[in-house]
Amino acid sequence: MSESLQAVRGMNDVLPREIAAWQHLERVLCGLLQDYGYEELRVPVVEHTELFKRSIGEYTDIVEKEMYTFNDSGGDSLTLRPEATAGIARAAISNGLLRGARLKLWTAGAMFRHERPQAGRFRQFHQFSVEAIGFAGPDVDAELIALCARLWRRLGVSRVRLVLNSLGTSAARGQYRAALQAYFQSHEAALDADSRRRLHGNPLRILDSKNPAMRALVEGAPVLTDYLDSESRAHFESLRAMLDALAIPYTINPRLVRGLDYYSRTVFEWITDALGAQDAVCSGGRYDGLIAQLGGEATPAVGFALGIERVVELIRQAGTAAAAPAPAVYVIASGAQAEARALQLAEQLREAMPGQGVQMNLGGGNFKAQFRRADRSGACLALILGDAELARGVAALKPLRREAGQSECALAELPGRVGKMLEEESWTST
RNA sequence: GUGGACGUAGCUCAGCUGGUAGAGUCCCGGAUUGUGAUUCCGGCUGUCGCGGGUUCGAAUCCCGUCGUCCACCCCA
Repeated sequence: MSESLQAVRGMNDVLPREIAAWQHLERVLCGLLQDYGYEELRVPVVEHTELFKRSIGEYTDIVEKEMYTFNDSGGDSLTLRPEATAGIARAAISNGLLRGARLKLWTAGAMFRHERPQAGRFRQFHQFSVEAIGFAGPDVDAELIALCARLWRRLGVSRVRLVLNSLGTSAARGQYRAALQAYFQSHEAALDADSRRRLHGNPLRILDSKNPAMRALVEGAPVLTDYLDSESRAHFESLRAMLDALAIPYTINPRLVRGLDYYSRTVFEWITDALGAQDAVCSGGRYDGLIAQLGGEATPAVGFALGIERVVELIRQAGTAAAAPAPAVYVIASGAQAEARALQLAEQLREAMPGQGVQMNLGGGNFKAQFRRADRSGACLALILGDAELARGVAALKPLRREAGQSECALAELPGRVGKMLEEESWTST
């Protein structure tokens, strides 16, 4: 296979046999978002590089080494979006949507990060991004989480659980960061190479270390919760009370931090044990300071992003996506005149019974081949039109899902007769 | 960016310590000259990922490279 014909690494085709789960997720989620009063907003895939540097944070992994950044022919530095929240915040500002408004928005589409691909991780991947802008209280946080919980139920996905934390305001987090840095600095000799690297860049990430040797040290570290400002603490407490009242189970992980700088207060992650090393399927939190930071009027906000590929895999494992529906009728025709007439008949049937697949045999073939295709299509009924039938002004109808002989029907009466037979067939098959 | 495993027909794979490729499946045709399953018969497809080296001879051994997968890192 020639190298030039391969897809770009980490950017995958979604084949027809995989699409059912995607469409299932998209349908369920669109319906759910409508139920909760969220409106779709479509934002560009490309933004000014500056937007991501200022929102996600200049010293995060995403911005430092994972962005697809290029100069366009006008000399502007542009970037393929690595996530959608920044673009939505920008859209709210640049379209003048704020002015104290309360926005409930969602968007979906491709995101790009230049990472090494592995299970559940791709360079082009797809997210649903849901954002509530202009709401300060914990009630939105709770409702967004309830929306997710309902989504798992509607999808029949059970292997997910909720993890929560509060990061406090950025001021409180700054104090905590300093305390953490001091603590790890005093134990610098015991740190592994990764942790030493993080010590000055992002000491909060040391808490995430999977190295068992680091565990004891991390256990003894200062806890973020102790540094929360009283307002954040109250916000978090009432969020917890609301989740309890909604009977949504969660665990608190005081070491849950997010990889994007704009988060404050509530952060949450829905994680799974079914996807290998990539356990986050849906995660988000508050970003109360982001919009002001980008030059908009100060507006609190909260949102989450859901990884479509990862949830699709959970759906696949759960086996809850319906297969593509089989056509109701497969039209078999042989002979030039019969084929031309059959095309007309197929159109008539589609007119008479919208939503019930009518598949015309295309590309000819002998009767044996055409019947084989009809069988494989899963069609309920075969409509057969050969020269012999055409000469007598009839078509033959044969049920394919049970042992039965075929009958004939005058061409003029076809739509009614086919409808009646399909009703009978669905009746006998259930 | 780091590490490990693996690249042979459209797909799943076999091919032992070197002698220039095979099975199943899929697809097509026939038995059934106008009827789907099964069965039987026949047919189709490969620069053995790519490049180089060792050798009389490489799918097989060595080196490089590209790709896939998994893990680290990070995240959806």
